Amino acid sequence: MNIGQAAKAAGVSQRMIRHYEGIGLIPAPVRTEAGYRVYSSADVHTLRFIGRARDLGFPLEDIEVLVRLWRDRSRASAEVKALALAHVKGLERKIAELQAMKRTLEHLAATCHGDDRPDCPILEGLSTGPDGPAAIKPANRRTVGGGR
Amino acid sequence: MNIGQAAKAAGVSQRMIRHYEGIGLIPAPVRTEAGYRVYSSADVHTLRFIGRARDLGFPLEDIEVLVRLWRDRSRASAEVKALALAHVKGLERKIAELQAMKRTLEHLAATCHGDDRPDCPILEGLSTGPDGPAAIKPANRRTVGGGR
DNA sequence: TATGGGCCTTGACATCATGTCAAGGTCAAG
DNA sequence: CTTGACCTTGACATGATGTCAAGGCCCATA
Repeated sequence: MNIGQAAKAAGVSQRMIRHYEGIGLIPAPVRTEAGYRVYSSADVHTLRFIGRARDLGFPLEDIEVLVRLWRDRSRASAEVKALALAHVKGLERKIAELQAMKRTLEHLAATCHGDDRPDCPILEGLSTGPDGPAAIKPANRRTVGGGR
Repeated sequence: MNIGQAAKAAGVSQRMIRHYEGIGLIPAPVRTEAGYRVYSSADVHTLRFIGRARDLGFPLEDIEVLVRLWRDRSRASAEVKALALAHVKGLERKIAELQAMKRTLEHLAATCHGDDRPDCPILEGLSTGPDGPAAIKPANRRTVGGGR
């Protein structure tokens, strides 16, 4: 199977398959004489595993461990569970941050009449405060901020 | 005021101040003969505004608009409110995605005994399913996934 | 057999906001 | 004048992914 078919079968883009190979998350596959990558259905299975783990928000770094444990038939399920629960904790932190932002913004917006008048509590809020402990401040703004 | 003091006063890193200047979010400040950037307290005020907007998760692209509206004393508050509410919608979407991940992961983890035995429903879940509509699939995995 | 379209290859650049490091210039206090 | 704290620019890294470009390969059809 060529990369295009493998990608379709696994629900992972060709770009990502090559990337996973590049970072050593999956082994380099056999090549045809012309240099085409050739995948087995076992490879596709692995790729699907990776895709699902991504859908649950695991970073590739964790996925490397998960794949290793998955292959290791003598693993302790405790290790997997710990990884999963740590990730849940991370998700909870992000959710809390986003909810704090949402709450603050809703409060500001609630008192903004939102018409033709220039009067705007939202801008005032951004301009004036909060300087005190208003929201859960991410250590690093980028951890959660931005995007739409 | 030099950049270091401005950064401290505004709660924004020097790196980011230079970046905001680079992308045109703030105007290039006056320089000393030696080329040092010189900031006024009004500049600091703007930077603090930007920092707070970032803390609420606005992307810089939106912040550019917000700053413009902030300066424009004849703005319509409706425009600000619309921007804020659109951002709230975005936050809600992300929160929902993260919660879906969390829920799925908790379900998987709940049935995993997490001891020395290799038996692991979490890995089985990743390996076997879900192929059906299990979670809110982000159009683009990167929109929300990963990270800790 | 020649040609075209669809597949593959690698490499590079973009995203988004931020950190960090390096090499070098400046300023102020001792 | 030296030292240390500050400033400058530029480059590279993060994480996962998209996209584009230039070029090679394969197969089917005219």
